[in-house]
Amino acid sequence: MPRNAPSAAPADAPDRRVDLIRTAYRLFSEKGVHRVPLDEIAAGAGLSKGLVLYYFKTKENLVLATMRWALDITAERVRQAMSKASTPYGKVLAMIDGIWSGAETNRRFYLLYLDLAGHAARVHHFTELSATFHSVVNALYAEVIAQGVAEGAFGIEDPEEGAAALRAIIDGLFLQWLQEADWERLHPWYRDVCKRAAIAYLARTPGSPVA
Amino acid sequence: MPRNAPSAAPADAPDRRVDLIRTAYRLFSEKGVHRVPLDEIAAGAGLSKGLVLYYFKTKENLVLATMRWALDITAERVRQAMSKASTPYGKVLAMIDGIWSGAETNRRFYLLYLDLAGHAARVHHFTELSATFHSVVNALYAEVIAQGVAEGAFGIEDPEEGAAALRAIIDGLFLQWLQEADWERLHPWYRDVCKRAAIAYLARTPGSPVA
DNA sequence: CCCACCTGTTTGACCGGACGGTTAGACTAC
DNA sequence: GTAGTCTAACCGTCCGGTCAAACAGGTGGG
Repeated sequence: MPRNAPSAAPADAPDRRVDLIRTAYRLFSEKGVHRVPLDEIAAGAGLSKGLVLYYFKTKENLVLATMRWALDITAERVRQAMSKASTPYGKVLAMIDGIWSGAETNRRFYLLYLDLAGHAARVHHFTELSATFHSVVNALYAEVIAQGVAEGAFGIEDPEEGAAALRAIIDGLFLQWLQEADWERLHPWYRDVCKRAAIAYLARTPGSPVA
Repeated sequence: MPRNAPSAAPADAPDRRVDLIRTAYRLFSEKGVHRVPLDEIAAGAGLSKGLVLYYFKTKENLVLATMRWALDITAERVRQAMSKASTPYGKVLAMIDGIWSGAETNRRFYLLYLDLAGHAARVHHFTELSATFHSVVNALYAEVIAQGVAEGAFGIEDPEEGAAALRAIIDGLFLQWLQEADWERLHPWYRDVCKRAAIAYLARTPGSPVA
């Protein structure tokens, strides 16, 4: 059974799995999952197609693994960015800076994420992955919000709901940004809009006119 | 050239084009554009595959036409819903009610819209369609916001930016809702969250702490 | 020290099904 | 007869997946 972590693996042993996942990640986000044949991924990693099936039994498995990998490193990056700030507003702004880290990176991730969302609604295996990521991210957001509420900075009543709304602002802006023709140049503008909108939403004074 | 509106068309003449588009719309949203072969669309409409290519030269054309159709009727529906209200808050709430019109309808539309967004970022033909829809929708939002600002109800500074943020809240919540396993039951909850978040964002008192 | 031998890796050739698109011709209705 | 509509059969290609065989590198026995 070709599991990972071979007992006598030297540190410099190239891990084909990671090579393939990284190449797949790049190609999937460039062209969309269903428009990338296995041959192309293998060629991109300098390997033969047979090997892809050798490591990941099926294409679906490779897609799943690639998405999981992208989700993991992205969540970790955001977590890192947040940890550097301390005040509630500082944490939110740091988080948004961490999320809008760079045009290229963001585009890669969100295009793949769109594919995931589409799959999650239709194929059961992806639903699970999507749900996991969802709870990870929303927990992160809810934590920040809860802290801000506790310190009296935010006027949110339900942290769960606040997390959903905050995330909606971020995801929704990304969705618009992705479809811009000159996305590279507009990246900073969308990031700033995101910050202002997030603050505006969170900072409403308690008791404002909510239907 | 098989254009629409034949000169001597009786009112009861079945329009194959619309039949096909409607069937395609249903199937595309159920399974995703690239997982629906032309045979299936034709069969679903009770016609032969050849006819699909006869009317829409290529599959891409059919996809384009289907998306345009879905975009049109959706925008029109929202426009109708908005027109019934008069006050700024009333208009926003009516708009959101119009958008979150029903679980089934919303799911159909947004799943197809996800496909469009993915295509728009990669295939030029779809970019145009996406841009058109984008400006139509944002203009609608900006109008509502501008009116609310003029009447002193909203604390938004830039209506363009406000429209983008408002739309982000809506789209972002839909994106989350789509991935819920029990989306049917959660539809009302997301709609209410959407209303509260929209109002909270729009109603912030001018001069609140914006970075 | 060399040679079988095994286990995990890698490749290239190949298969079969799916699917977009083509075409020849039938069937209208005027 | 002619122009528009419609079908069924067909084609070529793409692509996920299979398979037999080659190729390491390590291990143990002689």
